[in-house]
Amino acid sequence: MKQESESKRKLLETAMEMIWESSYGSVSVDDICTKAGVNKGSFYYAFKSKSDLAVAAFERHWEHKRPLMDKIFSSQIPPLERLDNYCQSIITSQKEKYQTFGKMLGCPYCSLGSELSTQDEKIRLKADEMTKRMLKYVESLVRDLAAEGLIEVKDPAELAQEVFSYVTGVLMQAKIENNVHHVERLQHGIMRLLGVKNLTAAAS
Amino acid sequence: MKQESESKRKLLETAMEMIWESSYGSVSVDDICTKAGVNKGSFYYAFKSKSDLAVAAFERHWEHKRPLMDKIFSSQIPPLERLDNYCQSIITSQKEKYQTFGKMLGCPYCSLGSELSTQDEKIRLKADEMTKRMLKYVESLVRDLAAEGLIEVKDPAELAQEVFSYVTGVLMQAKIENNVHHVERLQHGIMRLLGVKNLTAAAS
DNA sequence: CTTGCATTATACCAACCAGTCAACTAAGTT
DNA sequence: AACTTAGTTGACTGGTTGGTATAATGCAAG
Repeated sequence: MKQESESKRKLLETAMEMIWESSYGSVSVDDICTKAGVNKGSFYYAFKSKSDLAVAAFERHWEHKRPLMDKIFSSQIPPLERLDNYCQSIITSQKEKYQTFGKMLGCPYCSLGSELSTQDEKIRLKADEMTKRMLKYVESLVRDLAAEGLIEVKDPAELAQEVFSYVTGVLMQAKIENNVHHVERLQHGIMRLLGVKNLTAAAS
Repeated sequence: MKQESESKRKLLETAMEMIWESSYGSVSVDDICTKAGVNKGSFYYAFKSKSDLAVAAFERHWEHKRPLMDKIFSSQIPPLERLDNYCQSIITSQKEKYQTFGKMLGCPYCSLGSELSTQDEKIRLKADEMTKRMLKYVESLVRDLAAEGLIEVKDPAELAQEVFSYVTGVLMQAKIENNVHHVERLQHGIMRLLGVKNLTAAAS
């Protein structure tokens, strides 16, 4: 039941890549099928709609990214180092995409969410789910920073949300400006937002 | 030369509204023409492409919004009050759109930019131009806050960019979550990011 | 009245869109 | 060998897409 067939896997992979690089609206089912080398009939055997595929592709992407995220945000790592690793991973992946596609792609969940939240409720809910998952990592991080006395915070959940909103905002601006620069200064802004007391190590 | 005909005006107005409510990809030229009560021939007489219309519609939207922005960010107003007015204007307009359309619409420039920056260079450049215009207001604000000794900042331009990225991030998250709440707490996050010393007045 | 030009209206296009379908294959299972 | 199940194929549908060609209008100057 859970073993996904080769063509289903290929469709999910291709769809994720194409939607991330372009947008949901500018990629057609035919485009995806052609690039994936899968027949359109097979597409609609595997997924009941284009929108369904997008949701499934995002879930798959998350499942593949999760081990790395678990590692980056591991409680075994001091919170400030966690933050550093998180920022570095974003910079690395964004730069890699930039080299591959010749342009900044930003956060896929947010791009799709921003495009279709008002149009497709299932996609909005998925994007919302994705952001909430990421938020959990940031919440633990904020709480651990507070526990170590590195920051002062009344409402850790709210601060985490602020940090995460900031991160996604920076990624969006980087996409619009088509420039890595803001992403490279991501950590600086986060440190300021958190109000980390000892700035010697990480903030430039 | 500059006087725009009635149908051109109607097209720009309708396009802005429809693209903001839905998305560029999910609104067709026919949709816009029908709703604007303008014939398709007139559309392609006035604009040479759908993408051109979008760019023009955004420019028009900016021109109409500018007087309000100039007023909000007037140097005559103390910087902290400017910030408060800015946040209030965002909350008000977002709530108004929420009541009209039954959903959060976020920032139109950013939504379109996020959707099409990798697809349409003219649209990306326009979105980039829009954000840079807004950034100028925030830059002056940050500098004036520093001049009054309310914040400490080494690079005002960078802090302004951070604040603006945060604002757009919050608007995007509000759209994805379809919830005004984060927008209502916008000022709280900005104050923390700025590191305003005297929090008594504005931050709850 | 007529010429010329700025609009606007109508009809049309080929390409493309998401989605459907009956026929087919291949690999078990009995 | 007969039957079931899971997956594949490619042609097909009906509607929509952005964009065009051209005719009809209005209207102001000569």
